[in-house]
Amino acid sequence: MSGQRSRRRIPDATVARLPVYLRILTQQFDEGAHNTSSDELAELAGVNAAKVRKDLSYLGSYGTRGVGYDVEFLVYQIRRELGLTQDWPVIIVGAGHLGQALAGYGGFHDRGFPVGGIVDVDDAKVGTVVAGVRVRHMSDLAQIVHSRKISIGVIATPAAAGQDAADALVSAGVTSILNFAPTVLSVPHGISVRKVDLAVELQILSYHEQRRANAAQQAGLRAVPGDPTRGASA
Amino acid sequence: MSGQRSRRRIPDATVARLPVYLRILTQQFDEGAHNTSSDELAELAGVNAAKVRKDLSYLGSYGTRGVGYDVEFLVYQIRRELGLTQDWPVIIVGAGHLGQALAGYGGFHDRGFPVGGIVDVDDAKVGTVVAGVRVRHMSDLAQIVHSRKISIGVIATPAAAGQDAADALVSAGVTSILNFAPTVLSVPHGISVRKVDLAVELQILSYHEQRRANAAQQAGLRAVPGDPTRGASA
DNA sequence: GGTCCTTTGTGAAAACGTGCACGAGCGCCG
DNA sequence: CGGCGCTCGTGCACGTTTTCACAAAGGACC
Repeated sequence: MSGQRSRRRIPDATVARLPVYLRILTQQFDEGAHNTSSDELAELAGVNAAKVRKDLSYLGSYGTRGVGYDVEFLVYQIRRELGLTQDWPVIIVGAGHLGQALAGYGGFHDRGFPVGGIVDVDDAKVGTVVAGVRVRHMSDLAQIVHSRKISIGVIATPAAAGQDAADALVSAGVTSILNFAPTVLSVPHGISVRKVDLAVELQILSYHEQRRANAAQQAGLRAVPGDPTRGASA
Repeated sequence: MSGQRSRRRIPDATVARLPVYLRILTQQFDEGAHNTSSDELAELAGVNAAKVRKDLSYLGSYGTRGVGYDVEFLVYQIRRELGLTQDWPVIIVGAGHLGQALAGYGGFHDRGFPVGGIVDVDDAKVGTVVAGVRVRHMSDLAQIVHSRKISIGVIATPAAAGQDAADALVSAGVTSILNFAPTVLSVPHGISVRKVDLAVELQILSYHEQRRANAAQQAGLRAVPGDPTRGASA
């Protein structure tokens, strides 16, 4: 009963997949399923069954050979491991379009991440109410973080203000940051940062599109050497 | 001049970092810099200098030993490799909060991904204008994709409609999908999918927070065996 | 032109993540 | 109560990514 928690460190790749399994399991539970298997989970999560088993084995040996996994029990275990047995209020920095959209997004509250505060540097926005939360001035950040015991911050500022926001969050005591600003943040060791960057995602897709276009063009050229489609301008 | 393009395949991990380098280089260029080094780039990108050099070496040997890289030239090369020498219009499926926020987000158009269309199944939304684009019915999707030569789709629907949206996009001829719906999409081989999932990101942060809390608690217990802070309820 | 300083490009090793294959354990059925 | 079928848990081999370390090469200065 002692080292039950925090046994061996769970690989990052596994941690990133656990929320996906959790969502699928929750859905199966809602549909009345009592039991599931690594094969079924793998199918629904779009991954290899062996990977599912290895991932789940980091939580402990919670499956039953010949039978599978108990859905409800597994939901509980994953939630426990991910720290989802408690709410984690978040503070949003930046009350622009994105900040408002994020605050209004129900998924935050529903999944245990209530909006504990929104701040902005713009006096014109301070005092307005977004999704039931009053926007407060950036200078109140530390106070809000302390009084609400907030440890997760969301940066929804323009790129130029991203690092300042991060610095303010860190000095206020926030230890995890979700960054929507298109900037690389520099933070002290021990602070977790995840980024969500639209432009980067689209550019990665663009790379694949461009490869496809090249491949198609080359195949075409090979088949019809004189094909004049889409002059090779670039 | 023949196999200049599409030489060796660029590793996925590298492709994911190129947009970050590109942003930094563009900024350096705007600030008037003509030259940069792997060390400087590494510092700004928050990665190892050797990694920067290896990543850039996949594009070709564009650096000068003892000097560094020509900023403008490197910007051009990365843009070319990522297929950013042309615009890639995108179609947004789902005109709810998220779809509207995405359409309104200037970053799309500015970075070469103009919004080529927005569709929704809800007749109440069809006909409204979002960010200068008129929302059209989902049934027009294929026609829009063809007429505008769109190859990238963005899914901004509720989770339940995600797979339908993906199916519709694929059958309309879209080959790359950026998925904001919290669902695992199943698509044919050859279609690129990237996902952006708020809940997953927050849950990953939650995991780290929870680890920190546990570590702190254990350290406290070790130091002060009888410490009554935060009863061990969970 | 030679020497020294700087920074790239890249082999090779280490670390990490994935997938296969199979033994181990559990339930069921006769 | 023994055999059978099913599914988990995991050792191992493989592929990918990261990091190290250093030779190669350009520029500057005398």
